[in-house]
Amino acid sequence: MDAFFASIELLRYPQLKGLPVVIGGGRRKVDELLLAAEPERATRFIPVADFPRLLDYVGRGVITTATYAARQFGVGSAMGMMKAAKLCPQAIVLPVDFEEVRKYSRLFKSTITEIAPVMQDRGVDEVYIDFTDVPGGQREGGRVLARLIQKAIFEKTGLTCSVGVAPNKLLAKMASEFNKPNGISIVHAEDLQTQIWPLNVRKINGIGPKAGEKLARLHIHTIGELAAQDPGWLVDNFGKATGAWMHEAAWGRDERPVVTESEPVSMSRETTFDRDLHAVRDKASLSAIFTELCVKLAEDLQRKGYVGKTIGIKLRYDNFKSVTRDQTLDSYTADAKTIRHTAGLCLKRVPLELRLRLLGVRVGTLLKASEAAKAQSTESKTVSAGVPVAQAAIDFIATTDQLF
DNA sequence: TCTGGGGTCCTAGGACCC
DNA sequence: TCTGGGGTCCTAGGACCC
Repeated sequence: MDAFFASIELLRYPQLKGLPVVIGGGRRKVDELLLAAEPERATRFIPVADFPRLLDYVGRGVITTATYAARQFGVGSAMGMMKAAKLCPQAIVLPVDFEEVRKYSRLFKSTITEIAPVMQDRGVDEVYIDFTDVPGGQREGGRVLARLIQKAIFEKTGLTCSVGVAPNKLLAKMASEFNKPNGISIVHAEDLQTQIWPLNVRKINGIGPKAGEKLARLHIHTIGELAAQDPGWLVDNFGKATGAWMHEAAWGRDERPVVTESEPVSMSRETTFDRDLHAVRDKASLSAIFTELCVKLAEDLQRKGYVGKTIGIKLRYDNFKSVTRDQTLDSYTADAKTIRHTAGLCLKRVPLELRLRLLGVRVGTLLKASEAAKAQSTESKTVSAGVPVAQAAIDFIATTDQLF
């Protein structure tokens, strides 16, 4: 399989590109941030010097993305606003416009599927593509097609994207990192030792902070060092599945297909409060937020046509420790009241002495609403046809009895 | 001055059934 | 009175990703 991994840069507004700009901060506290919600217009009227600075930012947000000029200062995605302000106080801060992001994300993906239909969604700004069967997909090892897609995306969105081409998804994703933000990198199986092995193990998609740290403690830093380990030893240290997978990954082996369609497993809504709340002292506001989350979640489910039967809550204490509780119902639901009631029962099973910073509600074990309706009617048929079912069971027992 | 929101997948123990 | 395996479902937590 030949895979393609493409990711786009969601930062628009070329006039800001050379400046240290960060985007993020769900809870804006600086008034000017609102003004800056339309930077294209704003830059025409407001001198760049007057843009809101990270320095003035107060709140609990994190950074969604940053220009390369800002990244020079060590500022990056998922970093707390306050930490970023320390590193680069002069950076301009802009709010996220989620609607706009989704719009560009859809455009990015539809542009790709028009050229190469076998595409796997990997979030707003990333996709895998299998172009084995795309006409001309093999020319120059995929470079021709990659250029074509890159050009089409730029024409439709004005956004640049980086592309990696390799024999599988694992390597394609790594390759896409080589030439950011607007490059094309091709990695062949033979390039494993020269291009992949010198990289840090953390570059493998799936080795995160914890596994990276543990590997470092075991004196394994590069992918090459990981590849040199005995698989059995890796299994002993990381468990059967992870150990074996690590070994395969280090050798650039990955058989996962590009999956074009998948059903969601769960949906959730959560929120971090502006200030930590106490279950007793802030009962009223907490309860209102709780209900609101359930209502929004029910709307999400209904809008997308899903029902679920495992209702759960998540909360995070002021010490950042999280707990979850869930309960599985007998039947599927997308009803706000049912969700609220069941989530309420879950909440009662959790210690509430510490103050809370986050509350979330989740519905899992999802089923398409249409399929649930079908299952429901078959189930009632089974129930109404209860006698024949019981009869069949008895008959079967009778037959097995005869075996002994 | 701490650390968003939306997901997926894995593990592990216990209940329950055969 | 002690004791198999195997399978599935439920629950809680945690790692990881975008």
